[in-house]
Amino acid sequence: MSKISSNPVGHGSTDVRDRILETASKLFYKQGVRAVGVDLVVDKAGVAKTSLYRHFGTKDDLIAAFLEREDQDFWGQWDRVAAKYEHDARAELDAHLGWIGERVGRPNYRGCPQINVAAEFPEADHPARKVAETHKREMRRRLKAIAERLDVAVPDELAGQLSVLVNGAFVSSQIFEPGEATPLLRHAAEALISAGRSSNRIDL
Amino acid sequence: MSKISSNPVGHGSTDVRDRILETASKLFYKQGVRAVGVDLVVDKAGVAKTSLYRHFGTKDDLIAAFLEREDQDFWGQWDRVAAKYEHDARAELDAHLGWIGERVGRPNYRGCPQINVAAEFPEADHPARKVAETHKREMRRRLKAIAERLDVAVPDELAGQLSVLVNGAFVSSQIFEPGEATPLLRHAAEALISAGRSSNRIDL
DNA sequence: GTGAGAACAGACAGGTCTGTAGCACTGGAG
DNA sequence: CTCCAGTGCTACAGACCTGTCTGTTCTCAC
Repeated sequence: MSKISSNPVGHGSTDVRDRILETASKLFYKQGVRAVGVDLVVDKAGVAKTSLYRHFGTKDDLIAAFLEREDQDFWGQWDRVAAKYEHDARAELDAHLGWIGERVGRPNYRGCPQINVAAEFPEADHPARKVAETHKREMRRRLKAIAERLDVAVPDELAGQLSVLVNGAFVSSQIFEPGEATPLLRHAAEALISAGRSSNRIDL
Repeated sequence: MSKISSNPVGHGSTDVRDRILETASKLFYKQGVRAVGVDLVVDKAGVAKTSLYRHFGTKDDLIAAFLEREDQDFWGQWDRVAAKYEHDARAELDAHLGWIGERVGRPNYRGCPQINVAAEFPEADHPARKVAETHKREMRRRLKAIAERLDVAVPDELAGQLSVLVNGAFVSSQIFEPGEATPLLRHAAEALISAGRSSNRIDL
């Protein structure tokens, strides 16, 4: 279908869809997905409920779209940072832990959206859960790619440890002192990498 | 019916209260708190709704009681293990990572209840949130007590790192291979402790 | 036996939720 | 100018939710 023009507030512009998704994302993240009804979303977005259901057939689909959006934002930030350290995996990792630690320490930080939504929807076949699971596996995959450039004995284990560390940071914001997260994560990563290099990994 | 020898406690027996709390705990953990209505709880527990509201004034109170129960179970297990290693902090930590890793790998593991509920109820004044926050801080407090027996330069930082690790394990069960969690956690703890002992911690 | 407390059973009130339907408006394409 | 897809607005259906109320039964204590 056309929908190509998409130019400013024209006709079939995607303006309305974007506004719905952005509004829903903010509300979902801040208040929790189940706590936010579609009526609230359409009210805050200033659109008609009909429009919401035309662009997203179901609330569940809207939730999945929310997570996909967050996923894209997250990896967008990741890629932007990664691009600066193409030749230095160690520096790249530190940089990631830097912005992640900073993000975790923000005043209104409410945890990782993927994890939060997975906690709210245990049903394995929920569309949003698939996005969340893909997100977590992608995290480990990317960390493994970094670990493989770090000259450690078992890159996959280091990747697993770093994944746990990062996921842990996402859910531990409550226990951090201000500004504590990033150095804590960096020191931990340093320790894990050092241990992975020294070859005392012969035992089980 | 029988009500099996409702016996001694006879009248004000806590039998009903326990049954409600246990049933609710299972359902809440498995399906999520918001997804489970009180009607389902009373039905599965085989009690009258009046009884639920007599013992727990509110669903929110029932949720808080659920988390308190989980909290007690968790620290009960912790204490049982800790008692075996009173004189060996290193072995105690390994033992904790052992049962935590095992628990995380169970087939129906659905994450830490405290974290899940906190994700479902962002409102800071929700009674269940207070239980959850207390739980997380208690975790760091206990890990700090262990770290202080481990001859590391900055026990508080190690405690923070171990807390992140444990919380991370709770939310990362999806990315673990079967049986992977415990050794991964133990190797990580080993690395963190080693790094905390070597005195290259003079920098910031 | 009698009264009190606890539990059961079921209906109900009042609200919220998702999702749908009907009708009017608008602005660009032909 | 005339279509017409996209949008807004309102009302509604049907389900579900929390919490309350009434009425009945059971068991213990006295």
